[in-house]
Amino acid sequence: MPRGNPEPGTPNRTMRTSQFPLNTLKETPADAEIPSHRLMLRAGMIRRLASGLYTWLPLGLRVLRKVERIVREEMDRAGALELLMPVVQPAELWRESGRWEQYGPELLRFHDRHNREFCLGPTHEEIITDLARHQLRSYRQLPVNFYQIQTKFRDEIRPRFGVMRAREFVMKDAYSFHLDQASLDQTYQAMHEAYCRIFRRCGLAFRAVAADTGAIGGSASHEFHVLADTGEDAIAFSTDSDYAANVELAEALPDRNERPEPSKELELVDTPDARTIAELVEQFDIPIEQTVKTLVVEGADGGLVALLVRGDHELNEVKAAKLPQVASPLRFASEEEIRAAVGAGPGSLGPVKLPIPMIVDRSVAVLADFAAGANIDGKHWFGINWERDLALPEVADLRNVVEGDPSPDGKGVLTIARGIEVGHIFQLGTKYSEAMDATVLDENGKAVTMIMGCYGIGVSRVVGAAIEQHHDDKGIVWPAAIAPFQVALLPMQMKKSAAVREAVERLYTQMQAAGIEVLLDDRDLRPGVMFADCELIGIPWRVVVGERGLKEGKVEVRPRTAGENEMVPLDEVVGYLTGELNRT
RNA sequence: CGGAGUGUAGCUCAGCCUGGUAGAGCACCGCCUUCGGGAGGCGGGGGCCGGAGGUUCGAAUCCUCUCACUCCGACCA
Repeated sequence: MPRGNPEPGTPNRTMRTSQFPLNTLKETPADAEIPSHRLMLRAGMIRRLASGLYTWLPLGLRVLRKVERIVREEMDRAGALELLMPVVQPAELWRESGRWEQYGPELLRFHDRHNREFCLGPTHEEIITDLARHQLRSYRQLPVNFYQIQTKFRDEIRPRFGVMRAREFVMKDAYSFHLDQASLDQTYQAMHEAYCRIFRRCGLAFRAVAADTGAIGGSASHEFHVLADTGEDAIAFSTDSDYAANVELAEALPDRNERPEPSKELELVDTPDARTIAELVEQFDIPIEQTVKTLVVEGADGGLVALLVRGDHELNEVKAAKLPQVASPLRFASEEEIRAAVGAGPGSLGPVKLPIPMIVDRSVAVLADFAAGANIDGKHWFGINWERDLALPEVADLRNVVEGDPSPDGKGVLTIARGIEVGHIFQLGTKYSEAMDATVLDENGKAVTMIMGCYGIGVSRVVGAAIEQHHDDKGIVWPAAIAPFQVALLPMQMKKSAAVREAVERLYTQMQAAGIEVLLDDRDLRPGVMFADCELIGIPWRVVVGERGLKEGKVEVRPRTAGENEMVPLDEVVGYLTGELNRT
């Protein structure tokens, strides 16, 4: 068994710092932006090799392996079967699914010595579907759920935040095969539950949210987000129900049902210095909620389409691109195109006499007496009212939800939080099985295309997300289940004191025997250095052995989360710790 | 790929403007001293100053090109 093997239950669960170098850094590496990246570098968990490529050092690997272990246990418990597929994948399978052409430069492609085309796997739908069509012949073999924990490569445009958005990363991906939708629903639900168990066991505060199905395609989809301020995604929650959705998807309702009656006259105003909503609001003292901005995008027919949202709202590009009138992917019109079609620049657009088709957001449809551009440079209309001044065009949900919006399920209002996406489950349907002709024979001997689900967890990202959520000014505060060690054993002046030496060695042996993962700091350094390192790397429990306490037959025990020591008699330490560790 | 910026010791950075042959702190090695919150002293190892070309008697420093990396935008576990 190699030294440093991090799998609990093996003989090498313990370690001495003299044999387990802690490459801690006092100073913060200049280019690390977020706490997890900084702390992983400072704690000596990872080292960057090139952009988006990291070596996991022994300390970091112990954490990664613990997360993997939890994932594996819960996948197994949920009835999934582990396998392992190659990282290198032949182009022909990707051509069969159509993704060789669809997938952008994120797919790293290359040739082998025979000039055959390959790619590094960013995901494994093609490979698993190919496997399934060869291995699965009968409906009797269904349903089945295969998973692997393996390295993925995605040639990200901009890798950042350390392991949170690396190009090479560890992912758990699972793929299930079914005869019918009911069976898929069942496995999907089982995976949903398994994911909740996994993230709960990892000690993370998380939420499962309804999500967009994105490029992978399919019907139902949920994302699992670890809640943290540095998260890249925005998630909307209801205050009064369990509604939760990615802001990309969350339905935006108007904040009232009725449009008020007009109370102002329509008025053409000179606004030479107002090219943006902010300037208009500032210069004319209009509430921003009473303004409308007009965004022009490419239409599905190649013409232009205007999308109108309230001045204080943001266009949701995912929603916009899904409209039948709008080209997908979404493309904003250039200033030249707008001038050619409207005769005014982008700062002076509005619904009145707009010569191109328009779609208005629900919140715009219930406005009265609002202000918008006049489609003449330097002029705005104030006091615009639908139906009185112009007909109400088509209404759609076009915007991002904001804090305080009514919840789409009618219960409560929305709050917005930041999240880190650590898991994503999809119902794929027959997208891949149909393209690649993956069928089984049903009970009538007829070939039926299998229905698929897929389920991913960013295992290496979970490590980063855990730190984002659990750190303080001294360093990492690991949730017990994924800490690299459970206990740090720190002798004070070990060289000088035979009593300390003796006591610490005895404790070390006892802890090993009790199955506690302990790191003995036998470097004979000054106490401050040991304390600082121990806090930086975030070990949940610290046991300090010094002359001071030994005089009374006691040692100091302190959890990483507390500032106070507990004095525990020498012969009770192991029992005390075992009790505490079993509680979590 | 567009925009901004940075490349000097393992890490954090100074030196560059105004060319004269390489520095500090931390880390590392040795000795001494110290020892309950990242001590102090003395000594030491470590850098083709990202690379190539040019200007010059002389280039980390000035010029050109190149490469790498970081940050800001669209993707995703």
